[in-house]
Amino acid sequence: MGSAMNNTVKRAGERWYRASEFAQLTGVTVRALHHYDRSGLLKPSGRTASGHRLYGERDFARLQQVVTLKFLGFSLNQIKEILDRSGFELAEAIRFQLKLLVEKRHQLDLAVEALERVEGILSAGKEPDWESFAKIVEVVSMQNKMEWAQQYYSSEAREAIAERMKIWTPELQAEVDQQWAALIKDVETAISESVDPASARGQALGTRSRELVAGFTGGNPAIAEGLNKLYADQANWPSDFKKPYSDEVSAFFRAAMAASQKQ
Amino acid sequence: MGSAMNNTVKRAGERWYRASEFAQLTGVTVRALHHYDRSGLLKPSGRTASGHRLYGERDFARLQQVVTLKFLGFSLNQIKEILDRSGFELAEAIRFQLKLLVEKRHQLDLAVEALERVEGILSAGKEPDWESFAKIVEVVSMQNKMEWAQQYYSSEAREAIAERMKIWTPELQAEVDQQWAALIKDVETAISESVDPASARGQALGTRSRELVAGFTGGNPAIAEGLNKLYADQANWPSDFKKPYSDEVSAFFRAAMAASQKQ
DNA sequence: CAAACCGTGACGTAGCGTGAATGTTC
DNA sequence: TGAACATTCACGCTACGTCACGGTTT
Repeated sequence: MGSAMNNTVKRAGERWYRASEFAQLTGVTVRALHHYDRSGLLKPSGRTASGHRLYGERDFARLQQVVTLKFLGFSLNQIKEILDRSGFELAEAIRFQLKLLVEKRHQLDLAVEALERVEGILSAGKEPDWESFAKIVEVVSMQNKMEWAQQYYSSEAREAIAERMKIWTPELQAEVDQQWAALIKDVETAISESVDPASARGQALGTRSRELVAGFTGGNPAIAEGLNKLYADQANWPSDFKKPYSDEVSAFFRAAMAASQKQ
Repeated sequence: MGSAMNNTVKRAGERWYRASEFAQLTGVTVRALHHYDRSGLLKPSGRTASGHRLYGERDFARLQQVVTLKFLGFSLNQIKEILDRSGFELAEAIRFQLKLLVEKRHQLDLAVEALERVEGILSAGKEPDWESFAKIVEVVSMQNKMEWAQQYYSSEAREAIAERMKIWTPELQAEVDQQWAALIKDVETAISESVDPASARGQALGTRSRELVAGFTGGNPAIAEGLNKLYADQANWPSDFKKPYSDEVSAFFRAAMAASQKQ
């Protein structure tokens, strides 16, 4: 029953380990060994006549690799692929994994910072009302997005933004958000109705978007340039950064822009 | 079928949102809303005659809280408790959560550091052989344990340890590990045979442990003291720090020590 | 012979994703 | 009336933990 026995040639004098012994030796649980066996990640190189698992030196080496890769945050499936198929993709996998972990750590950083601030309030003996509670989280993540976006703006643009921020109230923000939402909805409707971006109606939508953008840039070309760079580099956005509209809407805007410049 | 309807008094003029609308508004998926509903975390405050969910302002506020707490890394169950039972335990939960996240981040730091080193090798155009691969992980985590343990030693002790480390080869380490393993096994056997720690056999075991410890401290009292502090503070050990022996074995050693001093 | 160890199921966990089959709203 | 949206099952996924039941080793 179960999987076929896969004994390999036993070298004379090789030391064999029983499951629990092997487990203790390597710091994993017996259950984990069972799991690795069934999933094909690590099958013991021997079995007794009655079916008990026997692990040898080669198994030891393999398990070391598994544990190492687990430590680096790879999933069991990935580990299997990495260990079974060889070499080349490993480099890529590592770089990818590194990016992933750095991102995760970043998320943790944000949460930790927020929690620390909340704890500060608590330590001051105050009750944590939900207002400030949520505000802290909002501030932390917003602040972070700002910091992150900085890299796309020239120092000149950064100064200008700081200047404009002074008149940027939450109410204003809310209103702008709504206007964007309304515009996007209109554009989606237009797309579903196959409206030509070059048509009058398409151009009107384009104009509205330009006005909204202008509301942020304040007509400052340095800010506009930074904003463009930021948009162009979507591939490198952090994962908690969601793009404001779909690719279709984006394409519509570009087409409208192109048509308007052609005239 | 399913859960009972839980309509509440509808204030005139209140705006109602359908599931997908509400989902988009708050950045969660419709499926998540279903999930929160079934689990009782957030039940829509209304339903249409035909059973479609209707979310109102109060639901909005609650979902904000849920999202906020999720961001801080709480589980849905925890969130439910926090939001349903009120205030007091919140402070404790926050502090606990903070510790947890800091620990997690620390683990990530280790993995990231190891990956960065590996990537360094790869970037240098070298093939990553498993030797160095595993070595890197080992070095990183070991180094980290050392750094962490530093806080328990006086500067004097630290210097002494650095000195002793020069003769601390991997082979020596392996041998000491084995001796500890053998000793612990013997002690466990003794415990199972109800051996009195004060007896000759108990004392012999105590002596063996003292000799092994002395092998690390080198007879330096400053090191011994730091080691004691470190052991005494098990409550604050990081999670990847596993105690070398069980509480029973530990108690046996203490009893043997006490008996030897009494004489 | 008893204690300790081994094996194979099989269910549980967290937080939804992803259909499937079917009714509702616009 | 058709498209979009809604509902309720119900299985899938990660990496094992945790019994349960029955054979094996010492």
